[in-house]
Amino acid sequence: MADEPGKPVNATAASLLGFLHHAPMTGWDLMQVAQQVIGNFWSLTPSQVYRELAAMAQVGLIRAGTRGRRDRQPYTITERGRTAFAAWIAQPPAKETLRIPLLLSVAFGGHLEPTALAVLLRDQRPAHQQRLDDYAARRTAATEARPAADPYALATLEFGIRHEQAVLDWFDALPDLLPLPAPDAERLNSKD
Amino acid sequence: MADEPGKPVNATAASLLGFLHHAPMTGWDLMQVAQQVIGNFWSLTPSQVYRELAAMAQVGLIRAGTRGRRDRQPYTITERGRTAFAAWIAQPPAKETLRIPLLLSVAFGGHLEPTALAVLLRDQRPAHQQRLDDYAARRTAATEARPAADPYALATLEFGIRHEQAVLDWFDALPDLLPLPAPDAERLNSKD
DNA sequence: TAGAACATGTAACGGGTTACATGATTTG
DNA sequence: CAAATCATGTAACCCGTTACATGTTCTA
Repeated sequence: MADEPGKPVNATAASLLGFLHHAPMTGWDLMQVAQQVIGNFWSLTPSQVYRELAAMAQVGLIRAGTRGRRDRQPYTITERGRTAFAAWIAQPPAKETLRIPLLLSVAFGGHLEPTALAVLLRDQRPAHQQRLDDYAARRTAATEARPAADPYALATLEFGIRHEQAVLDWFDALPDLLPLPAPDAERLNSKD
Repeated sequence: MADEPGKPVNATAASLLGFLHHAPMTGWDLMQVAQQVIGNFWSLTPSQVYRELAAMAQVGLIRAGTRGRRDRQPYTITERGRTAFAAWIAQPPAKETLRIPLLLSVAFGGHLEPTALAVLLRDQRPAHQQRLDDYAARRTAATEARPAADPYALATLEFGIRHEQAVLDWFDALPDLLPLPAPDAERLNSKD
């Protein structure tokens, strides 16, 4: 409760504070919003959300409200929470961390049968196509919205679109780069 | 030392095993190679490398050799190590995790002064340009190499190039997406 | 009214990050 | 020979993940 600075919040906690600027929300609400708004470049799990909320309430960055139906526990951001958020966003962004297991599989692809690698790639591609389609649909919805959608969210959506498009282009370029068997529907079919 | 399967290795440890297939290496060597070959999509620190090596030696996946100069400690992969690696790479790749603090800054850009956001973006872009240039140079070197470079490494390099190119394109599209001040060399100059 | 989906958490583990310590070798 | 860099590691912390437990509301 003192006026001391307190230790800086981590990016995940700061994001929750960011969302709580708009309105009090429960862990569940925050999970949904975060998934939608930053989920494409910032993974987080329900466990994390609940733990960060408990920790932040403990140090007074947020305040728990009265429980509603289904034990829904709403949290409100405090002045100290706003201060902590402001301190966080004023910092230059940390360096990014990418961890893409698919690329490890490709990097060590020499240890796989060419057919196994081809199957693996064939299986992974649709998820990226799906994501790109989702992003594109959301962009369309956002640009047509009245009143206009949040431009900052739109900018991150734009990133997702370009990223997934790059991934798909890369998938399609792979046959020219790797020693893969000629794509043969029979042989690549997992049911054969 | 028993013949039991043992628990599966994690992706970071498996990658080290992958590199050790070629030749015995020290922690330092592995750090350099990993940085070069998978560093662009799989971050890892020296601490991790040394810890994983110690753990893998403990369970017999690798064997420590005799120390050389500067206490360099080489490790050799064992048969059990090869088995563990094979089991790892046979699995379908896990889902990717991206954590891009820059995008959090953009997503919450409404909490920053437009000028502050513009400065931040201006400061972040060059690092990506630099990376793209590095990748492109390495691709050139690799395609001209005799004998031909590892196609699998080339494929992951190609991913890096396309990813960074997409990031740069996104940077350049941002002025049309966000309420930023008109780029004015005087005002954006950090020295003013 | 039974089962599915909703909603909130806790506990434990694994692993990534940071900070620190130490000695060896090279370079000015 | 002093400083910089190379090289190896340890320890502690933080945080992300996974597994599990529990009660609630909706829907077939």
